[in-house]
Parts: sequence; C-alpha cells; structure tokens
Amino acid sequence: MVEEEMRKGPWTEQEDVQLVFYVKMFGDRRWDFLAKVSGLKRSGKSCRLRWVNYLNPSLKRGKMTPQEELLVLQLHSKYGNRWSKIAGKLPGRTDNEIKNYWRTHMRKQAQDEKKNTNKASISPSSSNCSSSSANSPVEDFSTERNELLQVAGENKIYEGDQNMMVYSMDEIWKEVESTEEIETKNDLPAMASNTRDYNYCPDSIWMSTHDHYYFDNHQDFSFFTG
DNA sequence: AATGAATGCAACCGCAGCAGA
DNA sequence: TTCTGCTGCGGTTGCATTCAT
Repeated sequence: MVEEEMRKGPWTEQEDVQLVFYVKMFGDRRWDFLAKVSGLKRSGKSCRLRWVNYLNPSLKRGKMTPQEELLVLQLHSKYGNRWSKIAGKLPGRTDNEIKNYWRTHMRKQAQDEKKNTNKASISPSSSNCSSSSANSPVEDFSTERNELLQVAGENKIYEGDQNMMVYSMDEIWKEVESTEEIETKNDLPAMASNTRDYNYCPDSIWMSTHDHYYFDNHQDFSFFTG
C-alpha cells in the first residue's frame, strides 16, 4: 500500500472550511479518523493543531490584555513551562499563544538584561535584582511587572520596588481560583488546548453562541454549511 | 524608497502518557 | 500484562509582517 503524500505547511481557506465542517459533524476527537473522512491530505495531528490553535470558535483573538499578561507571569512562576496548564487558566488562549508570548518576553528580558549588565559594569550598585529565587522567572520582570501590576490592579497601588509590593498575591490567586470555580460550575471546556480535561460533547461542540461568533468572523463558510 | 533586523505567529517534530485490544 | 495506536504537550523552526535606519 502506498500512503498518500501528506500535505504540510500553511492551511488554505478551503482546508479550514473542510476541517470545520467535519469537526462540527464528528466532534473534536478521533483526529486520525477526521483527517481520513474529511479527505484532507493532512495528518490527524495537524488537523488537531489547526483546530486547537486557530479554528476553535472559543478562541480569543488579538493582543493579550494587561490582566492576562499579569496572569501569565504569575502562573508561569507557579507552573513553569506547563503551557497547557497556564492556558487552562486563561479562557480563549492557547498554550501555543502563551508559549509564544512568553518567548517574546524572555527575548525582551534577555536584551534588557544585556543592557543592564552593560550599565551595571559602569554603576554596579544598581543591580541587586538577583535576590529572587532562580526558579521563579517571573521575579525577573521587575520593571515590566510593576507596570503591568499598575494596570491590572486598576485602583490599587503598588510600590515601585519589586520586593515591596503592597498588593497581596493572595488576591491574584483568588482571581485564579475563582476562574477555576467558574469553569467547574459551568462545566465548560477550560481551554481549547486543554482538551484532555474538558468534557467532550459528541453531538456538537458548536454552541449557538459559538456559531454566531464563528460565522461573524468567517462569513465565507456559509456556502459550505448551508 | 530600499533593505536589513526584529518581532509575532503558525506549524512541525519528537516524546510521553493513556486507553483499548 | 504487554502491545499498539492515538492524543496532547513542550520545544523548535520558518515564514510573514513590522520597524528602524
């Protein structure tokens, strides 16, 4: 038997339409099966990724809000590189998105550190940020974090010094926990990427609101779905 | 206006864990 | 209990776009 050549690279609009149609029909599991019946020359894995990271109607689009950014920083300090775990706390965001966001941050940070190191070599007294623990990357975002905290905290006030933060971390964690509670109560998928944890609905994953959301943004699909 | 660098994002790869046979 | 196939995760890459010079 000669296996048909699998397509790779960017997805076309037509492929997207096809995948959405079949996911709607069969649900977002059994990706190998979906890949076969859909006629897409894609692996199940590729189909899943496309759905999870791009086509899933529950995904948010656009830039991260300051609140989300703050949450990512905090959650990363708690979970490390467990992106799916972090994504689970950020409804509508994927692990891939957060991972990319974090990488960008690390890159920025590295550059800033480079600059600071150069400065420090001139005035070494200014570089005492290493007091935080090595496995708490979030602690390194001192300047940026303070900016974020100011935004996220709205009316709350933070000290300029990273080690003297007035805002209680408990409040942040309460927020995190409250989102967990909401997820549990609503029994909704926490995140698109966190599929292992959410309840699969075999009839259709398409809530009416999702339909609306989806078709508002992808009007071209109407010809396919009728 | 051209072009090289930086950035953002989508997609692929390899591995581990899980479930069913 | 072991084997096998599928799914999901984290790391990495490569391309497109934006920015700076």
